[in-house]
Amino acid sequence: MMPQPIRKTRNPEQTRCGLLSAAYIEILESGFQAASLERILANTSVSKGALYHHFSTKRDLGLAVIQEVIAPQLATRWFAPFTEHDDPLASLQRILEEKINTADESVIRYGCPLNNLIQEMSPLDEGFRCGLQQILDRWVEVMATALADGQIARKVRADVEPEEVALFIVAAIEGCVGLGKNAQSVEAYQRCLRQLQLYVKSLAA
Amino acid sequence: MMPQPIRKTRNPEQTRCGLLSAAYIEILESGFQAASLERILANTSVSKGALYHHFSTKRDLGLAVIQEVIAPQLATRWFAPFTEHDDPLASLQRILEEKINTADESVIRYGCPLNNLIQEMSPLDEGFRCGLQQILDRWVEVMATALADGQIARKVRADVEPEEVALFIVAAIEGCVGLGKNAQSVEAYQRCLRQLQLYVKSLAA
DNA sequence: GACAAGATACCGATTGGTCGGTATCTTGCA
DNA sequence: TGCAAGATACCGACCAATCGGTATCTTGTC
Repeated sequence: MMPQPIRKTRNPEQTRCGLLSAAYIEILESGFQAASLERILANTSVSKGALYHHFSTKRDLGLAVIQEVIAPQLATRWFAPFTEHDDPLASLQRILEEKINTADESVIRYGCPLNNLIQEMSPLDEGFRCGLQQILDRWVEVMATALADGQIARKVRADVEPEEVALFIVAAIEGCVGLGKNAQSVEAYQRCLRQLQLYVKSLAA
Repeated sequence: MMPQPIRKTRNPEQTRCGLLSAAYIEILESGFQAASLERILANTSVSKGALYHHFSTKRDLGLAVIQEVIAPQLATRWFAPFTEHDDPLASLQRILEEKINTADESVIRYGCPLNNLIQEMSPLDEGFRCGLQQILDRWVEVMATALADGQIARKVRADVEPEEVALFIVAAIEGCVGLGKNAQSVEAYQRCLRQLQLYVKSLAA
């Protein structure tokens, strides 16, 4: 019946990791500025002293979330699939198809964590902007090199400018997610991505 | 030496209007949640009492900004040009060209006020979401009917689905603005819109 | 015993919002 | 036309709550 505060054993790694994921969720739900440290602490049963032992400021915590949670997440969900095959358009179609089919309620509700932070924080904090830009740059680069390789393999139209098209596709993806989020509609999200699929198809040689 | 409170004449309309535009700027710079009423008041030299006479809550002020500032602004800058000519693709190309040429520093710095509020507020407040969705719906509708008319005039490909394509184009526009904003780069913004122009071009019959 | 990890009480600053009061403007009535 | 009465506009001190952050302390670990 006791509230069981007996946390004899320590696990700094786990404490830090728990803070990161709780902060990620809090930021996803409320944005960074409105994210409450108190709520994060309440959700992790971690004390404020512990938090400020691992992170020197709220800003540091936010930057760590970008580097250690958001970046890896996007890497596995969007970048990795590109290196699997030699046909970049087929890879992209497959990725988009998967996004359409597994349209998560979380994506519709909270949108893309990357885009959320971009719109909120990039004009306010250069550190945030750079951290986010790194992710965008990698994303565009992966896609651009895949497109260029596809051109060599004669699977992508020769007049396509890989870098430019990759940039546009990333923009379109973020746009689709954003619209689906405001419409709170899985269908709108899917319809939007379907048009992107048609665009990608038109890039084929 | 008195603080000079001589406000002999009244002008409620102007007071309200001043609050709206100051709030618009504050929201554009800081987001809605982080927008400070104190700063808005300081920038307008309006008292807190006056503010709460015209708007019952901060939320009300935000909703009024959406309806009375953001909506008209987007209407004149994006919707109106469509009704001018009978070739929707030419109209769209012209609008995009103008956006590319007049790429404002403000757009690069703060992005699209509509998209900003969507990403921040739509999961948090149903009133905000609906107000923003109204604008999106009108935008898509105007573009979709223009595309449909263009099909009748044999200027737009017959296999184009007006509603779907219009949705996608709006998504792409918001995406381009968002990416340019995070890159803090006019060029990235322009390059992104150029690819959108190529896409629009591909819709021609 | 030295130091990392965690706990807790506390701080000043800022937040959105309230409230009693005042000044100006409009309106109805004589 | 004159004037009282009530509505509208505005003022600014004040409020409780919450914010991020700090200082001091105890406890677990090597």
